[in-house]
Amino acid sequence: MPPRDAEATRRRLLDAALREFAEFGIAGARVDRIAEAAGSNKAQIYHYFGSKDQLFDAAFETIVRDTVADTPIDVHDLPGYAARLARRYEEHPQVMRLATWQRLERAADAPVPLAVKSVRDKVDAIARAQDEGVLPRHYPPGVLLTLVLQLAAVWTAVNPEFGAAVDMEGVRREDVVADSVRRLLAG
Amino acid sequence: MPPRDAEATRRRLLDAALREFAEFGIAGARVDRIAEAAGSNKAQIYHYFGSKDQLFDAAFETIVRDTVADTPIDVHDLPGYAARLARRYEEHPQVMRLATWQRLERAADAPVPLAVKSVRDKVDAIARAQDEGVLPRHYPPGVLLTLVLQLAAVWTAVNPEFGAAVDMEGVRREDVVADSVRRLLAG
DNA sequence: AGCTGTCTTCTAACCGGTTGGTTAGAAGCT
DNA sequence: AGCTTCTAACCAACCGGTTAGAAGACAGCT
Repeated sequence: MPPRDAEATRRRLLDAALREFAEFGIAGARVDRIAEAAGSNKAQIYHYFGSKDQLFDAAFETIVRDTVADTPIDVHDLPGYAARLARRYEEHPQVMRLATWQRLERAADAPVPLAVKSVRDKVDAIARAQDEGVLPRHYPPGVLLTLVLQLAAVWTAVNPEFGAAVDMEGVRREDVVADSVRRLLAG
Repeated sequence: MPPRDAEATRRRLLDAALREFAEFGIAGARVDRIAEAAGSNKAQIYHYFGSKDQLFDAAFETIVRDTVADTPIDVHDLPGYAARLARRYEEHPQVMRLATWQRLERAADAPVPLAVKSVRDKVDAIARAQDEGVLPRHYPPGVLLTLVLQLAAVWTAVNPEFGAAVDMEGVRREDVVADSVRRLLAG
């Protein structure tokens, strides 16, 4: 275990950044806190990543890459795909939080190429499946994907007031997601 | 037009706060900017609202009140209700942005009573409609409401990368919302 | 009408702590 | 030695929040 390891330090910083940004967003994140959580130094962040914003970009890209790799689309089983995505969101709450912060705080910036490609691939796959009669045609491919992703994210978007108002114990969340996507495709 | 009008000043500050918080969130909002946009003074904010956080609370409560009043639920026509909500979100983008900031930055705090009541009323109405056979029973009332609200918000949640990847021109957004809710209730 | 005192509404200036970012140089490795 | 990796200390700008007092409104008095 080398105490001096540039790559390991970079990873630790990135990991701490991921947690910090997921919790507090870009404006709310504190660079010192990230450095401390990584057992490192603030200057290292600027050495490895350049700026707070670039550090966020790196963290976001990492999590997008991991999620895309872990949860590939399956056009023959969109309900199952949505359920798997929902499980990933539940097991890694940072994914959706980071994506949301990015949408809110970085809307003006140039879109992340990796994410654009991932969306394009999925839309193409859905379009092809529609051509082959595997998927229904009542929504254009982009719209269908949007709806499926939105349903997969349903449990990440419940406001705190909802939890205070309704008892959600005993709800099989993934099943609700899969079932609702099934209904979306039917008819 | 009285140049000295406490109530008018309060309203201007609240309105400016609404815009600022919707754009930048709580951590990103700047109190000076709000005061300047309202043509007022920073000290007035602390006089009328107490603190930055309390100012956010006031802005959030205002927008919840307006939205609840403007878009009542109609259990006999959930697709139409969802479509109306979607239109409201589209015409007033601050609504969903503020709600999202609140969820991300204020999850730990006590839920807003007004919002809790609004959710409870809607859940009760859905439960009653299910008892009367007006609505299907394949989801518990709270789950059904969650799904409907999530579908109504579908166009507020598209990440920037989506817009860059897919052409959404010509999509009748409200119709998609109404149609998807219809499918959710069918079967 | 004018004068005066009092209360409300408003503002400029200020404050201490914090923030993202920098620097100069120490310490380890080969 | 020479390069990479690391750190403590520093900095100017900024931020939420405060303060002391100015300026308008209004009532009562003359």
